Amino acid sequence: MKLEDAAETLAQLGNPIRLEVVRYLVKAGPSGVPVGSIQKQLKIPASTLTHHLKHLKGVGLLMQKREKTNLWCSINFDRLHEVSDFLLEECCSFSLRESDNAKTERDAA
Amino acid sequence: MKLEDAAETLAQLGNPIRLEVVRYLVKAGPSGVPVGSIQKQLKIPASTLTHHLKHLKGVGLLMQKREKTNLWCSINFDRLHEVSDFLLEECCSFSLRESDNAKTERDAA
DNA sequence: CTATTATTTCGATTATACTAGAAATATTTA
DNA sequence: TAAATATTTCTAGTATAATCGAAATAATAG
Repeated sequence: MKLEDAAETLAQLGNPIRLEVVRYLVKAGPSGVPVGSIQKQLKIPASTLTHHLKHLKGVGLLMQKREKTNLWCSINFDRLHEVSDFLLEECCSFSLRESDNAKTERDAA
Repeated sequence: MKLEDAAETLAQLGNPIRLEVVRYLVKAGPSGVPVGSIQKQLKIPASTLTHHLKHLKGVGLLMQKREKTNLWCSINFDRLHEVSDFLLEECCSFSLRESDNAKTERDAA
């Protein structure tokens, strides 16, 4: 995952309403939930919700599927993993080199 | 970690310059790097960098320590873990319930 | 004390994001 | 076709964020 993509995805997760929606969708599982259910449960004005869903869809975190009048929303678990992996990789990439680099890096700077 | 805190931290990670700084600091390891080194290496104007460092510090991702004229910056690995854990917990909280909930959830909504 | 190096504050510009009501559109059901 | 339900678009006000040059401050070394 490219840094710019990771940043953009993290930025979209970095809004309390969207993060709440994501959490709700994760709990709902792969079958998803209609937009209206999210709206009622989390008490978000419809137009505000649509706005945020568009953001989540834009970074590939949200998948949507029509069924009658309802639009079912579900989380793209793979995408959510990708972004948390990006952060974890950053962390773990160091732990192997910690002991032998601490002094070298200080001297170099 | 509370949702609001996670959102705020994710928002701060969701800026390409800050995420680049974070990645750089992770690679630098616990000993850290002076502000000026970050500035030169990543070619970020000094005032812009200070601005972003303040943000990272504000959410506890950045630790700073003075040594002579240099201000050494290092990543708070624990904090970085906390936020990636927040995302992962959301994911994993589902995987245990996937098979038996898919249909139930659809019916309920 | 002066010069040097490192970092921050100030200030101003510009851009982007959040919010939500009202109206519009789409889809199904009667 | 009309009514009902679901979702989106439009619009506009308000707020917050990003950017960076120039000047100010801090810390040390000579």
